Amino acid sequence: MKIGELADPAVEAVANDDVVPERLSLGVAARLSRYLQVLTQAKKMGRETISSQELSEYTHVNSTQIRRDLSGFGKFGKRGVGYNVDSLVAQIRRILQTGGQHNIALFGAGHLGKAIASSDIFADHGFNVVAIFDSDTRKIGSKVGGQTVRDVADLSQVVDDEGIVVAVLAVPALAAQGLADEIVAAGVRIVFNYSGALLQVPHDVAVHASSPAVELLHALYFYLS
Amino acid sequence: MKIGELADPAVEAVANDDVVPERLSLGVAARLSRYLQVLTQAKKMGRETISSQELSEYTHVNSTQIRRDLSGFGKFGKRGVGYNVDSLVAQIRRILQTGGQHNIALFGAGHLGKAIASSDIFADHGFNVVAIFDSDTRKIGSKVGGQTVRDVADLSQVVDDEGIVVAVLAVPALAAQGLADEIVAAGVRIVFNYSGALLQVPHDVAVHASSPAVELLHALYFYLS
DNA sequence: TAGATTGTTAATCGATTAACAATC
DNA sequence: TAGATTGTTAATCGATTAACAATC
Repeated sequence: MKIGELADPAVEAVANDDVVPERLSLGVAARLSRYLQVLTQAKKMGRETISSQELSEYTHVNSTQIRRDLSGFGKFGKRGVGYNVDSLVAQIRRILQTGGQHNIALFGAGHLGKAIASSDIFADHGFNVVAIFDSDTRKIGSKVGGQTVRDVADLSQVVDDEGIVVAVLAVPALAAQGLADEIVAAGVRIVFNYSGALLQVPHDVAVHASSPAVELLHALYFYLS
Repeated sequence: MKIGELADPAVEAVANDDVVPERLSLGVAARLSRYLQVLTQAKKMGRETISSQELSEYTHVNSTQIRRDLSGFGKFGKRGVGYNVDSLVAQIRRILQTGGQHNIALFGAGHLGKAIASSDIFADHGFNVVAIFDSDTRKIGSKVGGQTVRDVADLSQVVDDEGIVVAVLAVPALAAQGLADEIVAAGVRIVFNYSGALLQVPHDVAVHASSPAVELLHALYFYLS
């Protein structure tokens, strides 16, 4: 899937009146997500307002760019004060149309799976882990983060019953492709891949691979040079 | 720290002769890191060559842009064939000047800490976990991923002895700021923050916050709309 | 009021893309 | 050879930035 094709330059001309354009450009959506990340952290720390300058320091996005991005959707800030954290979180969620709840299934009940199931990193953003799968028969039936570990054989049934839209893969690289095939066959179209494997999927399935080490390399480049 | 200030547009004019410019622009460095991520996965899957078109599908970066980025540093590809995976990994590491080994310290021996310590996600890119700390006295002295869990009181000493350049925070949000202060006092200047807390650090310290849920929101936006 | 910060403009710079010759 | 894919150019579009009036 070429995500770039979804961007529509015409939306840039949208009027300044709280209306959400049909589709955001790729860059705007990425930056809004980044603001949302920092705002969520700030909210957790009890912050009530935040300035574009502070947001800039945490996101490494230019403060003018931030004000420009936000002012395209409405006048959210207060001159001399900054932006209300709660209200800006709500506005960005509205713009990104991701204010709702989404059910996700977790694959792999190892250390990483347990860490994800027991943390609130996904729950904070409306993602509910409603099922955990593992291929190890010794783990099936045990409890992880309030959920009973299920057999992958039940995958199709669970996807339908629970309305699962996202699969999170926290399994070894060698098991990932086979599992991805089953996940796709069961009808899930968004895969979050922590396995380190390069997955082959149909064009209508979106795979997001997270790579903390590469992000670290990138950070290191600017620190060392 | 305003990372953007480090970018130097002048490097764009660098000659096509295998020389690494003094500093890459922010965008080029980010994209090269992304290529490296996919190439590392491809290598793990046994792939020998990869085309700019395939790299484009996996990175969502336009294939012309990829060829353009790479050809700025040398002629790495073979027409009609593509790029050799091993050789391109080596070239990008050379360009990013991150081919060496770096010692990192892990904070928090919970599920996430154990997942990081026992995986090869950091080791694959030359990051060696040489120390694990926890504040829970019951965990201190136990073994996690081949390392003995240490007392945070020993932090300064260990940073000096082991030459630690990066701290990875896998601790609860409430413990993060206090720990970050100690880490900075001990002389570490790069912090990878998984805690969900918004950290206040001096300007010469780089904090990288990972937020899988926000990345997922971003992916979802383009899928749903 | 005085200081701070937003919202907005205008200018510049870099990213993106299509197209195609070169060549493996 | 024929097909595929790189390396490179030229044109366009969006991102970035400085600057500042508006205003809380």
